[in-house]
Amino acid sequence: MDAAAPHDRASPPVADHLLAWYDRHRRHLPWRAGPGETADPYRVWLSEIMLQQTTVATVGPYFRRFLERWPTVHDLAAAPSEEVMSAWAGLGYYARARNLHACARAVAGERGGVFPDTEAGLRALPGIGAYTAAAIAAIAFDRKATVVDGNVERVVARLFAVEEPMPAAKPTLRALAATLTPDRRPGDFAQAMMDLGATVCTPRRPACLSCPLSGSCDGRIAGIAEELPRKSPKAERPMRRGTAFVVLSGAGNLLLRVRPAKGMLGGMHEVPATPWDSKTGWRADPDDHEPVAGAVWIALPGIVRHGFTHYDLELEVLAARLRDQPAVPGGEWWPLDRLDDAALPTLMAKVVRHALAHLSR
DNA sequence: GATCCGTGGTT
DNA sequence: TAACCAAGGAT
Repeated sequence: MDAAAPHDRASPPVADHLLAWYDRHRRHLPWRAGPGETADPYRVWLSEIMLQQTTVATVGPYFRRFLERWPTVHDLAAAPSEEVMSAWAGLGYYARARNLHACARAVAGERGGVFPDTEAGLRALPGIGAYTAAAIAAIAFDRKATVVDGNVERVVARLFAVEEPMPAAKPTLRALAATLTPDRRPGDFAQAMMDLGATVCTPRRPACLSCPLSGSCDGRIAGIAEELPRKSPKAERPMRRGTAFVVLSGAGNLLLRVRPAKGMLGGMHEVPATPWDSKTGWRADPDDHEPVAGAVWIALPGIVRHGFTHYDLELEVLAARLRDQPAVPGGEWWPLDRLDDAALPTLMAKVVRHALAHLSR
């Protein structure tokens, strides 16, 4: 990369401008320590895990519930896995929840509840990658660390007019970001960069007139800021199809299973279903996957649709009411009024809601 | 480097 | 509506 850029962006000017802007526009977030307050590493860590690929607005309620229920890393470590997964249900990327719990147990068990205060130490914990390690080191421990998330990549790409497409440009953008990181207030600087990206240097229609860095921004000067960072074209999402089985027992309980620990929706609850991880257009035969034998299946009208990161899914729903409540290998009979305690991902919550709406008629 | 892994909001 | 996008990590 080229360190000799057209403008002098030695860290004092840009960082000072940005920090001054941050002090004037600081947002109050549930996990953010007030001015002068000492950050709680547990809260910083918890929030950073939740914020991975997830918006501030979505995280807010989850963060509050977790903190109220498990105020310290020891409390979280002592919790049963099912409770953690249930509390996480709806947030998505469920490997985060599994790693969160594993990390809590590592910190509480092997480190006496004390988080590492270096990037390398943090990076070694489950669920903590380059971004999160740098963010915790900077925000919770005031370490000089270069925090690079999607916001920072966008800000830096525009500031230096980097036209190389993503994701190939990532190393370049990281190196350029490192040249900006100040010795003082690195945690505030990191949050300022992310806040700037989230509220001013937005993906579309950036508010350059309100930007504290506009005078230094090569992308704005060149008139290409909104086009940056450039991106390589992405593959389109295929459609997958399957059939879900909603089974109610005579006692009014719902049949659920726990999905395999790894992979899609790993460790979460599901209603029994055919496989859908197959080729486009192919649908497994429901007859081969009925969770209980001899039931009278009713094909419910309508389709449950759900979009995942890399494919879309359409599920038909077959429903059955049984007279009794047979034991089903790997199955759990859940009272309908206790479904809030199940670890139901949004897809499965949709299926259950869809089925109950029809069956209650 | 490429792929897999959720969900909800915005445009 | 469809596409895009978000305080990414693991493999």
